[in-house]
Amino acid sequence: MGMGRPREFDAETALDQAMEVFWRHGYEGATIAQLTEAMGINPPSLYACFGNKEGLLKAALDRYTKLRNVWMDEVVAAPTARDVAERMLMGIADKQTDPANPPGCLLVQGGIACGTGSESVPFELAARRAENEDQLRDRFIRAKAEGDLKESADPAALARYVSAVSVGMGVMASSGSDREALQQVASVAVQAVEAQSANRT
Amino acid sequence: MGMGRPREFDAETALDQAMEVFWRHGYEGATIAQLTEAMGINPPSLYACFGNKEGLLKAALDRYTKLRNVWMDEVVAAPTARDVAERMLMGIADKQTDPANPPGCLLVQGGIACGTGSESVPFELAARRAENEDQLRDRFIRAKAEGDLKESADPAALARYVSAVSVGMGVMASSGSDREALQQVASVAVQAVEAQSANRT
DNA sequence: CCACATCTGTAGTGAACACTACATATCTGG
DNA sequence: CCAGATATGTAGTGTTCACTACAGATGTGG
Repeated sequence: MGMGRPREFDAETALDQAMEVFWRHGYEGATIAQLTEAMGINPPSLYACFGNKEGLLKAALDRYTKLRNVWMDEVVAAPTARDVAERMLMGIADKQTDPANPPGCLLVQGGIACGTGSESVPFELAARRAENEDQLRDRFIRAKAEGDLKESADPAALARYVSAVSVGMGVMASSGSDREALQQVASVAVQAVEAQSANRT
Repeated sequence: MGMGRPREFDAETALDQAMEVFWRHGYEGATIAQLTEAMGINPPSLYACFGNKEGLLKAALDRYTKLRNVWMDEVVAAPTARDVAERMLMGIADKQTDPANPPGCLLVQGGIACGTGSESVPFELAARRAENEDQLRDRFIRAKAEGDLKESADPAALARYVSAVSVGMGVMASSGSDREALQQVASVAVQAVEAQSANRT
């Protein structure tokens, strides 16, 4: 038995295009027509490959978080908790204003509030954001064990805080804030982590 | 000439209901059917009173920001920049997890990303958020003039920072974070403002 | 009580949406 | 070269959307 006609488009390249559309317009704001046009395919190809619109979003999110995790590994490799926060927030200021991408963060732009039938999308995005927060928390737990953070420091609270600032910066970026403005926010935000750091002698 | 049949519903009460629907589902996620049902009126009454869906949103935003401004006046009345930040962020932790309202903030939930035909909505929300940021900035300028903030402090950057944390907290609240989690974020965030404060003797 | 103005409820309107039926094209295994 | 399997492009499907035409109801001024 034959294996059928081969696919004429590259799934990952198409996903990159779809990701950009979701990033710019959100899940509900993105239409199948926009997605198929950006991906250079017709609707039946999209549905055969990704199931439905939500399946396409999840595939795009998988790709987004995969790339992002590579970067997060570099972030948590910084020597101290303070440097982790700085590397993360300054990096976000750069990435979220990179003209090569839509402004902001797909995990925020994708959909904070959704209508009937898409209630699961905000949860999906929140779950992906939580993964990053967990990674930060683990890193801050280590920092505390290493004596890098004060005994009174709460690693989970610090991770939540850095995560919250990241999200806030994403919203600012999407509504027009430039790189310098985001860097100012990052710069101030880092000082809260510094305040939780043990004094170096 | 007669004055016509009088309106049978109260516009402000109806606006409160509409505000809640936009708050919970976002601008695009909210349907006219949901709005009219919540408001207890029929579509023609809605359109006669508010013009169209976007006009209804703007009226709801006017009402929301009006109530919010009363509270912001109390916030900036705090004696120091640090106390302003604490009062604001702790207050937000409370308000955004108040079961009397949908979680989060209407100025965020309303719509970060919108599709074709609603591109102006995210700008509208951003403009309203910017008003609060301006108010904070003015308050921090005063704090600096009073010697409450360090000479090296940047009031605009601090205002942007507090605003960014507020937005981040709003997204967290809408995705299920409880009051305690938000209070932890607020508590950490305040320390960055503290770090910019002059030492009290 | 009548002319006029405004509101209300019913019942739609056309447009845009996510999704798909179907015929055709292109591959593999035998 | 043929049979089975999968992809593709065209052209739709039914549903839901924001919005409205229209007729009847309810008010005011003369």
